[in-house]
Amino acid sequence: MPADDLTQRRRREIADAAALTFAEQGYHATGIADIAQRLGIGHGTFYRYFKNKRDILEYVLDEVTVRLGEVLAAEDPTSTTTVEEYRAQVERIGMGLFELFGAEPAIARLFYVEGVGADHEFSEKWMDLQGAFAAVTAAYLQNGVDRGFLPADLDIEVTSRAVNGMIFAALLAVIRDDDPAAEGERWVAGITRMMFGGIAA
Amino acid sequence: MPADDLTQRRRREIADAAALTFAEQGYHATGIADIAQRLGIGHGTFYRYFKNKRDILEYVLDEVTVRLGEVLAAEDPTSTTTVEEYRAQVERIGMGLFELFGAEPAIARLFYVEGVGADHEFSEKWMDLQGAFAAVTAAYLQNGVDRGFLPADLDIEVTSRAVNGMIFAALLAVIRDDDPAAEGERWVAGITRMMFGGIAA
Amino acid sequence: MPADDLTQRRRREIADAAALTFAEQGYHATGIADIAQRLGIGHGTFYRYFKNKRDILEYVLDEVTVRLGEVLAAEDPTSTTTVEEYRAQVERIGMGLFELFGAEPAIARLFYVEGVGADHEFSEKWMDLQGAFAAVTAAYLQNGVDRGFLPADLDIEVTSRAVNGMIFAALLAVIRDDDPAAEGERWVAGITRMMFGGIAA
Amino acid sequence: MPADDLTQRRRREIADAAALTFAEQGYHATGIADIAQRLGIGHGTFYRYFKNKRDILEYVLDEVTVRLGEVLAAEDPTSTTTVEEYRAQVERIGMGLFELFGAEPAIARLFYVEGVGADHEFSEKWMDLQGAFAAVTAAYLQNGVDRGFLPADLDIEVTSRAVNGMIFAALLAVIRDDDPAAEGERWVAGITRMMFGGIAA
DNA sequence: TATGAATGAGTGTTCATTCAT
DNA sequence: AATGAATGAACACTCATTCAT
Repeated sequence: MPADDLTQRRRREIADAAALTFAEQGYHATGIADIAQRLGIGHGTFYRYFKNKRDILEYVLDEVTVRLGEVLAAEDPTSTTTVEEYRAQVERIGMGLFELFGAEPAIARLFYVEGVGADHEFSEKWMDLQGAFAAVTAAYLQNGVDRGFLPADLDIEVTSRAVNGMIFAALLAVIRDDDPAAEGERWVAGITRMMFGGIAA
Repeated sequence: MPADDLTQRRRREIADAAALTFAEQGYHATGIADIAQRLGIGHGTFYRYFKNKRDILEYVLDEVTVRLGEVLAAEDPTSTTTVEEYRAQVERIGMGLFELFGAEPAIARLFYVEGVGADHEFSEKWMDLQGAFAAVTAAYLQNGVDRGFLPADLDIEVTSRAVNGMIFAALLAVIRDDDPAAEGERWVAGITRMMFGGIAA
Repeated sequence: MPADDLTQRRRREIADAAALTFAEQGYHATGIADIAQRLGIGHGTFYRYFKNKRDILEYVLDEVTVRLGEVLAAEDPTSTTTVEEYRAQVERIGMGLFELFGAEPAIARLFYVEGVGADHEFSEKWMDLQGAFAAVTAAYLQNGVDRGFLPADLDIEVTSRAVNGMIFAALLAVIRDDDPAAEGERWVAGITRMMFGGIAA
Repeated sequence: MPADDLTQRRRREIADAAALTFAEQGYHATGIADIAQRLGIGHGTFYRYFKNKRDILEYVLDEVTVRLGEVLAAEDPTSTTTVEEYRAQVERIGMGLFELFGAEPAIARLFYVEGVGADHEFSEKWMDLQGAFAAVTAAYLQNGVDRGFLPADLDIEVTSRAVNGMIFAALLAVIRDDDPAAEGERWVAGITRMMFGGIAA
């Protein structure tokens, strides 16, 4: 399907431009014309690839969701049998996330800041999405409990969301930093330390 | 100043109604008329108390900032000398925050969701604010390091932001829960467990 | 009628302040609140003395009309019997006008500039008023024709309006000049020269 | 430039409709919707051609200014050497002006009445413009003085403004008359008679 | 009588979306 | 398929006017 391919490429181009512009100016402050101008196309053309303005935000955020999913799916939640293995796994996942968003800070900013309150319906969806990510994290924790290398009384739901909350904070910091790579490493170290021993030890 | 008092009360009334409506419908989807209608006042009256639509958002968010500050300032960062004391302090602060936002989930939702991307300029301010809160948290950690009950090599900047990230996740969960009080307690337990021992032990 | 007197004084005060503000900022750009503030009164008070915003414009302009009428009525159109007498009369009238408006340039500005297009209905009235003034001027010219010291074939209607047009131009110049008195004299000289001999002789 | 041409034509159409409506109802009483309705276009279309409401007033008045300038520039101020030639020239200029405005009385009305006080900033501009026109008239008088066919002691500044004042009065009368052409001729006769001999001779 | 808080009609302007070319 | 001219719904904001105190 070459036609479909072309369409997909065009969608991607437009989505990228839109994401960049949304991240720079904010969702509501961005006009369709701004996006079109950035690409050097007529703004009517936009509507040949996306149903409306909201549609593109949804597309971009779905894309991010997929990519996030890919990073998380690169690891198998049930593959670890010891704390050490899990810790190493957490570090890999963390580095993966920071690489993903470090490479495209605009996407991260859009996903975690500019897009959040763009639209009330979307806010709801976004919060649901946080739940979905928590579920993935929860799967890792559940594996630890099942395998016995994490305590049986661990509050998995709360803990998984707490871990994601730390990651959220990390991303916010990483994308604003001049050296995202180094900052990412600091955060991986800080978060794993917290997770596997707390701050006191 | 009775006139000033009346003005302040009116501002508070309008701000409350605005916060509620923003939280329910989103900032951009809310019209000044919606806020006025909720109060049963003419929409022109709004402008006697606030300069414009953005002004009220800023007012509400500044108010939240102040209240958050009050919760944090209720404790003295340098008053603890042992891990146990600090842990108790963290629990008190946590409960305070969940009480604050549990009582007014709309405010929390506005502050952490609907308001975030309302306006690009505000997004920036919001991110700066997260830094300010992190600085407060950092003061507690610094005290621990200085007193010797937290390790000297603790990455205070990263850890303080990570803690705040957990709190953020907690608030998101608490305000969506049917029983905010119970949920809050779960979170305090979960977060302190993570902080003071990690998930593994 | 002391009450009436007080009311009249108050109306005058408000009208003066309004005229000043209209002249400074323009009719539409001036709010009732601006006028009230200038007087240090509540803006609700305004409505105790004038029906509405338009009413005050009308009042001010009627007042000017009356005063203009007084200047013109100070002379008797039928009293002159020779060109020399008429010329002297014209000079007196001219000086009177320049004194009137030179003393209150704001009134002149309001009457001839800011107020002109304030309101379509008023534009019409204003143009009619020009006709009324022309009629007064015409009476002088008619006297000259009747007495024989002005030519019988003089186009009185056109000429009277033309004379008024010169006066209009004069006022515009006089009120913008640093030394209205001197400027006024120049204009009286210029206009009478034009009238009684043309520019060529 | 066909695109540009189309744009220019559209601007002209809209400007014409606007001028007509301004002249009929007054500047402030005219809404953008009124102008659009007159043209049978959507009122959003207006903003594709003009930045805002004030912009179109400025455009129309600048256009009038240019056209007035063309009428005045059709003659060469230095080309006349005798009073007779100058008088003929004045008659030609006068007829040109009356033709210009007689053909489009709405424009004249807008320029000399409805637009004058539309906006305080514009009032200022308008008064400056009167000065500019006076300067043109002054050039003709100066030529007469230089050539010796006008007296050396003529107050050129005052006289030029006085002449323009007569023209102003003339236009006001001509555009309100049922037969503008005939009325124009009367005025040319009346004004030239005044200028070249005064009313008495 | 004076006030100023409250009001809401009115309007300029924006911009997502459509559709004829 | 691409365009951009046209559109009008939607909304923030102003301010003349009213009226309870």
